[in-house]
Amino acid sequence: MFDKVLVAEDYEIANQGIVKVLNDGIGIHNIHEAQYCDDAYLKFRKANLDGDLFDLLITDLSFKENHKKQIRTSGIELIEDIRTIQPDIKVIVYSQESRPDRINMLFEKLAINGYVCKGQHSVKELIECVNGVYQGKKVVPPLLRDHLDTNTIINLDDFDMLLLEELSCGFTKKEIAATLKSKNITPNSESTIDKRISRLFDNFKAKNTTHLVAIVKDLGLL
Amino acid sequence: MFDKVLVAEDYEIANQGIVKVLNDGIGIHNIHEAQYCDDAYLKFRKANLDGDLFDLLITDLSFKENHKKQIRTSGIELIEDIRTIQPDIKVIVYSQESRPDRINMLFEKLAINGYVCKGQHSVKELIECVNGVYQGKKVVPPLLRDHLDTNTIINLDDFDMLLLEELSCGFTKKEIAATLKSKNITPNSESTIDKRISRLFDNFKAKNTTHLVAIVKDLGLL
DNA sequence: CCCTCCATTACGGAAATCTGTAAGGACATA
DNA sequence: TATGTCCTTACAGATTTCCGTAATGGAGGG
Repeated sequence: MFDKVLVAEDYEIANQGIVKVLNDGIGIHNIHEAQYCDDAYLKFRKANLDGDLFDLLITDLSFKENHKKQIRTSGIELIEDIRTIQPDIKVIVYSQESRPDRINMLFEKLAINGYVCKGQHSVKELIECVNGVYQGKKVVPPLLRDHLDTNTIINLDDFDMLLLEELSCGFTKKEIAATLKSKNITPNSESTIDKRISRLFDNFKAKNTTHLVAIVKDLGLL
Repeated sequence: MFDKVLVAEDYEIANQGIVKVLNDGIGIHNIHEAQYCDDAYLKFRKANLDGDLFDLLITDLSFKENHKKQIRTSGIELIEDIRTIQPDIKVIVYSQESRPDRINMLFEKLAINGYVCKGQHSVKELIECVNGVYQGKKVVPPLLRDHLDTNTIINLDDFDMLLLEELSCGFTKKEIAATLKSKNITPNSESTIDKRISRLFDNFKAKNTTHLVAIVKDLGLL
């Protein structure tokens, strides 16, 4: 089994929970903790210099801003940076993210080894994931496995998310178009925005904008 | 120090984290866990019947829905029900909720003994809270201490909540008016509904209906 | 090269939203 | 009783939403 593990997670209680699971559930005791990305990176580099390498990184994706200015603010940057100093490091991401396309991206772009959704039953999932990754497997979360064949995945791209974000802030389509134009983001015509939102209505079976935002909020996508 | 503690929190990892903090940070070892409100309630009743009472309940507020139908779905109901069988039980709420008025409500209506905000530094807060509550203190989170004087509490009645509910389901004001009339709920004119919603705009500083629902969803009121 | 598909864009009209003004009634208070 | 406040209701006008149709243009397949 893995010997030396780093847990990067800004919420202390969750951090402690992961440590406890690794301890009690898997029998890993050489566990180091980091609450900030930069901290995690420094710990990795030090271990590298000392020749006492980590075997596994378990990291969150989002880290709250800190009083001290951090260079890295997301787990993605952390993983990229750590890979430059230790390319073969095994990585498990433990995060709230539930958008299939985004999780997929982690596997494809960052070649992470496992993903565990923060959720009610993450203990079992986490244990299975660590074991699987140790055996060299790629451990995809159940959420993603279910949706692999049934392509009912509502694939929201960044533009859709941007629109939803703006709508939930109470901006009108006219205002959104203006914002997009000022930021040089395309497409940015009112009619395209209109069409896109209509498509989201279809996707989520929403009756109107308000309904759409309510649904998306409930799904935790926003 | 407290001897027997129940931790009610649906997210396993967070649950484990709390247990570890109580263990390592405070030295409490007789800790029981529950992932669902009903489960917590049953454990309390059993302890009560056995005469081996709990000294402290640490509970979350929101619990995700379960495949099994749960009677209680929120920590608030749990606390109310547990108080009926053990009125003097000490209660600490550990939750994401950050709205001062809602937290205040917990202290006033439910007479909870302590509140800890889920956050980056909850370990220290949790330890201090448990210690404070043990000494008979009422432990208010730092967040609330700041806002004690500025009492900008928004008071929503059932009618407001009903409107928000309907809006978030995508019904138009015309439809809502029709529904209210068919259910003999007054007031039910379109104009009053309109006015009420406008008042909610003011209360929540919302720009339009969509914005309003987004805000209210974020606040966890819906 | 042509054809199809799809995204972007424009436009128009019916419906809904948002924001005023205003009138009538309930209720408390001086 | 008179007065002020608040809630309910009505109405009207400007704006926005929602949902069609339609023109344009790029990507990809035959």
